[in-house]
Amino acid sequence: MQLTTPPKRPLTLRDVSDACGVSEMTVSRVLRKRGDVSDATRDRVLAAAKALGYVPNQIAGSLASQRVNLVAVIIPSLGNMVFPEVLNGVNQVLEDTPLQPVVGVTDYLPEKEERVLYEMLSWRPSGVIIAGLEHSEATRAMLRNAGIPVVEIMDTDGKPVDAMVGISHRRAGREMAQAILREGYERIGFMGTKMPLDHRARKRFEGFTEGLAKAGVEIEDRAFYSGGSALAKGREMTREMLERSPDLDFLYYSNDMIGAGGLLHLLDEGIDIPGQIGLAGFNNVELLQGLPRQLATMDACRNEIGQAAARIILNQTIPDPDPDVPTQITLTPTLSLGDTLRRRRQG
Amino acid sequence: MQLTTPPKRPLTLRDVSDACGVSEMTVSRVLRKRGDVSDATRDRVLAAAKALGYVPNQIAGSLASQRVNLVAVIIPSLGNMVFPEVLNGVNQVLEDTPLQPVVGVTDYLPEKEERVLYEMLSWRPSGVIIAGLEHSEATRAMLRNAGIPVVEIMDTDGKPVDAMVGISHRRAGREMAQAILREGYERIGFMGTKMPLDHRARKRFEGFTEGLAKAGVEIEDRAFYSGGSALAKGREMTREMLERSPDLDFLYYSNDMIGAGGLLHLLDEGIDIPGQIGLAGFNNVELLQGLPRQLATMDACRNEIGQAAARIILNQTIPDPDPDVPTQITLTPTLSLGDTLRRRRQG
DNA sequence: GTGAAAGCGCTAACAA
DNA sequence: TTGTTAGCGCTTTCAC
Repeated sequence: MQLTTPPKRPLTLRDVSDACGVSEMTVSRVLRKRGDVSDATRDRVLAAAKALGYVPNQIAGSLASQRVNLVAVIIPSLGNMVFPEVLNGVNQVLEDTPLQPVVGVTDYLPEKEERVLYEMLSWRPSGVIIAGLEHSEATRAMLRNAGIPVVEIMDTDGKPVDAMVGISHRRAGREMAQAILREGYERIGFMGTKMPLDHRARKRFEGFTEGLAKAGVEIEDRAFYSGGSALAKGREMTREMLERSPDLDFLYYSNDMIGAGGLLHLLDEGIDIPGQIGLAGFNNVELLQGLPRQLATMDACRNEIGQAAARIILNQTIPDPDPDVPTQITLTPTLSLGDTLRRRRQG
Repeated sequence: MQLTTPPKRPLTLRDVSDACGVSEMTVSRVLRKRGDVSDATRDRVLAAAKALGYVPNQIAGSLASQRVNLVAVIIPSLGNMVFPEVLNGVNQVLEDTPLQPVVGVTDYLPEKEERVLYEMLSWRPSGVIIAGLEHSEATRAMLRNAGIPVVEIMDTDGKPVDAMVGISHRRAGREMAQAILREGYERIGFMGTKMPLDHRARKRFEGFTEGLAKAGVEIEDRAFYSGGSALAKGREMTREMLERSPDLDFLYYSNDMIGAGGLLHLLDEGIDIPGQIGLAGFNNVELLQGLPRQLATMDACRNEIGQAAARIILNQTIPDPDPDVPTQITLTPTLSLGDTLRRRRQG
């Protein structure tokens, strides 16, 4: 039931004040649950605000209080599965706090990252969570000068502007290499995204080749793609690679989706997995549970990263920050062997 | 190279004004590219702003100008694939405009929708794009009284508060029913999410049963799930359903992911698709291209919906809106038969 | 427990 | 082309 006709001009504190005969100041106090207000006045104010359908103006509030309860979260993409999970972690922690995440997407483009950060900073957020350690000089300067907590996430192979939460992708690649060699595979192919700008994928690849090199092994074939359905690409690239290099006994994919494509192709061909060819991906995407075989993979601690980052920001916005909350966190990804990296030893 | 030490207090227009000896007003004009400013002054201002690393304060700007270039986009989930694609559509259209989308997530909970909308409205955005036509009375009241353009998206089976862009899910369900019957299938099972709150899935289901009913056909078995990996759930539910009802000759899934799970299960069992059993899903998710068979499905025009919604908002924020931009748009989803709904006629 | 005054950093409107 | 003045709607601070 409408008590009044819909207002053309947004309502102000003043309107509520008029409606209930209480000063603006007191109305403000009631609405923010601050300071002491008698129950009677509080009830009158609340009733009036509700009846009018008053929605406070945060713009004015933030300007006056010099506080903005927004946390800028800047990520490369929403299509990647990885990032929505990070956001969930952030949300879980900020859920019952005054802080609110605001998401910006960069499409893996440094210039866009710069623009997005600039726009978000112009709202004077209480903190920034940003993916990756690699940024343009301008971006880094903005982060340094913002005067607010900054958490760089996902990756810990590098030097952060301020705080940092993630995993070492280099090490993840290296450990995967070791796991593969341990099982006796030695003719190894790699498939991944074209990654001039996906630094995490690049570091994994570098760690991987490094890990192989230590055992005197080199990648025998490699292929990169961009765009298109990852599953379809995985199929296609795998077919092509095996035509080119039929002797490969292991395929390492830079993510689970193309890995799954490869898996489906090999199953179609009736190839023995993991006997004849072993497979591994990266990310441990839940989405893929239910495939005919469980792909070997490594999880990237996505949710945990989001949570930890949010906690760091949160800690810095409260009256006296707990000095025990660490600001440089390296998480350890777990390797799942699944059904594609457990070779029955040959001999 | 830093020209100054990092400021502890954020810089103001005043600082730039002082630094270049030009009035605040003129600095403001330069930074907003408004009004006539001589090239000489502009260059001086720009140089000073850049050297200082000045980032304008939108909070103050918006309060003064009574304009906020934000568009609230309220969706149920980011994990659903569907919504990131809608967001992409929105982004594409707003990319080169002053408007900026801000995303809020409701987790399919009406109370959370209410909270999220309230918080977003408190930033006085220029428009709202919100998923669905079903909202709490309070939510609807806020939308009505906000005094800004509101576009309800995804669904057109109902009455919008203001503008609306989507498809008719009821009709989509009905058309799928017809397509299935046309191929001669008649013993039909349904699997979907528990959908007390997913109104689109519910409407599809209703349209579907309605479409069957017209031909005197009834669903023979049904099952609902919630949570977990959709692919795995699809496998499991399909197995269970076929144990229970071995005579089914068609399975309709409320989304492609569980449909894909079902598909994989049937292939494992060596069941002839689409001869013995036909399959269909919904959404036409690109992700799944590359499966052994292409699942019959219907696309939900996700990107287009985002684009159209953004255009409606955009049109209302410009000086004189084009009256020819329609505000109630019903898109037509296309049916893809794929490889799982093309039965060789039996007889 | 309540109210009055001042001002947050910017821009609209007007004056020069 | 440039500058001045007066707020935007709220909160801070201080007085009562």
